[in-house]
Amino acid sequence: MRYPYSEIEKKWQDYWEKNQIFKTDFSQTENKLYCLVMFIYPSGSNLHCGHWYNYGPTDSWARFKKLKGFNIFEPIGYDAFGLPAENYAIKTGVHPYDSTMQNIDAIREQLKKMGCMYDLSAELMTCVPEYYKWNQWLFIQLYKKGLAYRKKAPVNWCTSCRTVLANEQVLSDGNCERCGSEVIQKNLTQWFFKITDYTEELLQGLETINWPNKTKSMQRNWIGKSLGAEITFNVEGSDEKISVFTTRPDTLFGATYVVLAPEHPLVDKLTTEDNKKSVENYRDSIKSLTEIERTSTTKEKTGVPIGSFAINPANGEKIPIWISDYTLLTYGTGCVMAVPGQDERDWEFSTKFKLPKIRTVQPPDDFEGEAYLADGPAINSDFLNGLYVDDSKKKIIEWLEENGTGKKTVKYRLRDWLISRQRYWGTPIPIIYCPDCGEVLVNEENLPVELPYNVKFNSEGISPLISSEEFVNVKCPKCGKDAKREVDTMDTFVDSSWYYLRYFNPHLDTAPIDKEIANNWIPVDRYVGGAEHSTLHLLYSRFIHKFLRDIGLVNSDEPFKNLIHQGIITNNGVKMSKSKGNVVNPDDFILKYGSDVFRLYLMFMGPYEMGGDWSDKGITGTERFVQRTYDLFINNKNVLSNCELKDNFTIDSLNEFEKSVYKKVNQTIKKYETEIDAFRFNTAIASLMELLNEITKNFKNCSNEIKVYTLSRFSVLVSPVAPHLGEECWSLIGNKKSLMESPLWFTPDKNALIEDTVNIAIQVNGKLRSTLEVVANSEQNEVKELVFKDKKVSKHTAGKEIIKEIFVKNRIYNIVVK
RNA sequence: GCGAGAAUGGCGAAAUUUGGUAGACGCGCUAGAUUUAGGAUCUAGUACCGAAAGGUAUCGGGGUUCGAGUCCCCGUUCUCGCACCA
Repeated sequence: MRYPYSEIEKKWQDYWEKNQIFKTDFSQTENKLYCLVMFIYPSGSNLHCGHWYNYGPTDSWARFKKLKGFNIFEPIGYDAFGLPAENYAIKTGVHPYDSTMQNIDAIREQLKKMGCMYDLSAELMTCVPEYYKWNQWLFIQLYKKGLAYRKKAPVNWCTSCRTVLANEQVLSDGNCERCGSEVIQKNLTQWFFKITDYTEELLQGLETINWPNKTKSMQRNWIGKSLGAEITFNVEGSDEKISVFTTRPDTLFGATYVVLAPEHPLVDKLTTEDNKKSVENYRDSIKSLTEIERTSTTKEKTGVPIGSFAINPANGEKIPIWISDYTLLTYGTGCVMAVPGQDERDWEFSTKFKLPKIRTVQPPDDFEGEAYLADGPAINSDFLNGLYVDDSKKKIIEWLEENGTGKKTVKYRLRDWLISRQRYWGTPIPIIYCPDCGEVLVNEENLPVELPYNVKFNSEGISPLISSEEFVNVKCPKCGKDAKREVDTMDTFVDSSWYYLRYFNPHLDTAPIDKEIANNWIPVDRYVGGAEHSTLHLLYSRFIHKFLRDIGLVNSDEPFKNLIHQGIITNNGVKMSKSKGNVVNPDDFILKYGSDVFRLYLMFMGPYEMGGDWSDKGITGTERFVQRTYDLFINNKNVLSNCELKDNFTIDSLNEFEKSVYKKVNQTIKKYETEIDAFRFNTAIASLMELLNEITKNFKNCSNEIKVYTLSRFSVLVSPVAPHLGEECWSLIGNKKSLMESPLWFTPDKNALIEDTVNIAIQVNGKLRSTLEVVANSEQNEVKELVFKDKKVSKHTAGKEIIKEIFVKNRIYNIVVK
């Protein structure tokens, strides 16, 4: 009989839902396990393979843990604000609220068909006042601590999304992380969250969490800590001082010029009359350049002198001051001391403009390069001469500090998080501008500041909220005069930076978080999601979590204890995307094979963290597995009614077929546990297939008792990776209660794991010549005779001198001959 | 350019933790059985060369070892991340 998957899957989904089996009881905390997947952006293309690949296997892991006795919390929600819905509105006229809600309804139905253990009472969506009210509350708390502020700054502006972006949202090619369009620099007044107050803790905290090394190193890289010194250069004939940051203070004697960022405020003050024109021209020439062009390593260096001179504090030498776009205003002090002898960029620049080069580190004799970056003894450096780089650094810093011309400094690459967006579909920023009082916070009791429904959508780069008079016009909370609301909305990464805390009670209206539950259930025990969020969501969440800790809302330092990234499923080597039209729709497969088969196949494809190229070629493999499993249980329907389920058997009491099955079952349990626990689903499923093959071969010669023993265990093993099938099999053999309702796990019988015979390899000179079956743990002298009796062996040893014999118990017997 | 990871049959992949019979499991393929028929099911086979004995095989080249897919050195290709960060 063909496995009626649609009927059976529906049956169990309804059963689980009706009996609220996946509703978590938060009061039981000693065996709690919070298993979280990154919530869904509800786009019009609904659930795709990537979602399935993220959610299915993770749920299988959680089900395994549930069977093992953990109290699981597995929620799902909707990251419902965002640009795509608004762009869709501009294009089609459908309001973002309407399209989003429609998408959510469709996705909710799809999710049901996956058969995950989601606690539906915990569902949340970020686009409703009930949720975003607390974004505003969070903003107010940050503001009160001085961690939310407004400033005018050069910001990234996406020419297509018509809004500003955080640094993290700009790709390394200078394009928009979201749409791939060009990003340009604009000087605008924007809202920032002061993530930089937590820089050092964000860096140190990485040591305490179990995340992929790569992700941690990406965050380290993004934070970009560098140790060095700040050195002050006097300017000839001026009271102004130039401060430079360098990681190589030891090369100070080799500094032959200083370069300021073209936008640096000192440029106006220090440019001499003669050079005003060329400086202006230079500044104009780089204005039109995009950030990509400016920071491209392949671009030839440009720059002009500004006419004045700095004094090298180490040796009193007069050195020229230049401006060049390779110096960035936003990093360090916006000035560099140029040491051509030890820096490739400076070497290139000084060669082009014929500026002097002085080596201050002695390169080895065979060194043929230009700038020498490696270690060596100092030269041309007065009191540093002879010292190697590390010692030299220490000594010059001491000297600088004694002379008051510099100090040891730490710099970070991390910038504050720009959170304002000139768009509609996000959380309104709870700020009111009053002509008299200036920038005023909305009172907490007046939250939420609700998004008005009726606005004019535009692609002009102005927040649509400005078109809603009832929204914009407001009385000042301080003085009562006419005032205007902030019309920008928050970056949606604010929404996702704390959603995992809201799941415990998404409808709570007195606080953002149910503290009592959260304190027992946080951190998240396992977080699974895409690696593309390494420096965005995952960094922001860590920051917000630490802030919430500091204001007493959570009692832990890190939100996500364990993190795993699922791999990417590509189609013909390219990432699936709607725009490329190469998206594989899971619904077709669910219809054709059922959700269990599809889930199994995704897991069986290969290592979870590797992903891979999509092909449905092998899906018949998992389809057959499901069918054969079903047939097996149909053929043994109600075996439980004939005999009891026994704990264990004495191996000697079994016939050879039973023995073989009995051993295989127990070996499989052991193997399977290890594999699932480590997210190695492919090998876990392979072990189940091996077990099924064993059963198929030997079951007809087994007693009912052994059958019951085996089938009970087999259905429990199947249940995490094919949840509907598992329940069905469990019930087919005669169990009354659902597996998920009363979870259980079988521990393997240790005696069954011991092999009584083993095959050992016999090698001559390291080459395999024969194999030999011997009693397990046989000693060399017990095996030796048999080995030398073997004709295949004697053929290769005949007439040769035996030099050595190597014996490794239960593994090999290697004879070395000459 | 810098950093990290990877490379195994016709294909997806095991074995890498601990150096010890390479290719588990699955797809595909071949042959046979069964069926009115099947893209259904079952049985057997399937790394390559060879009739066999045997030989050759884990990206290429060296090395350590009785023994290397696994450890070390050099190189190639691919993927990912960073990229004038001073």
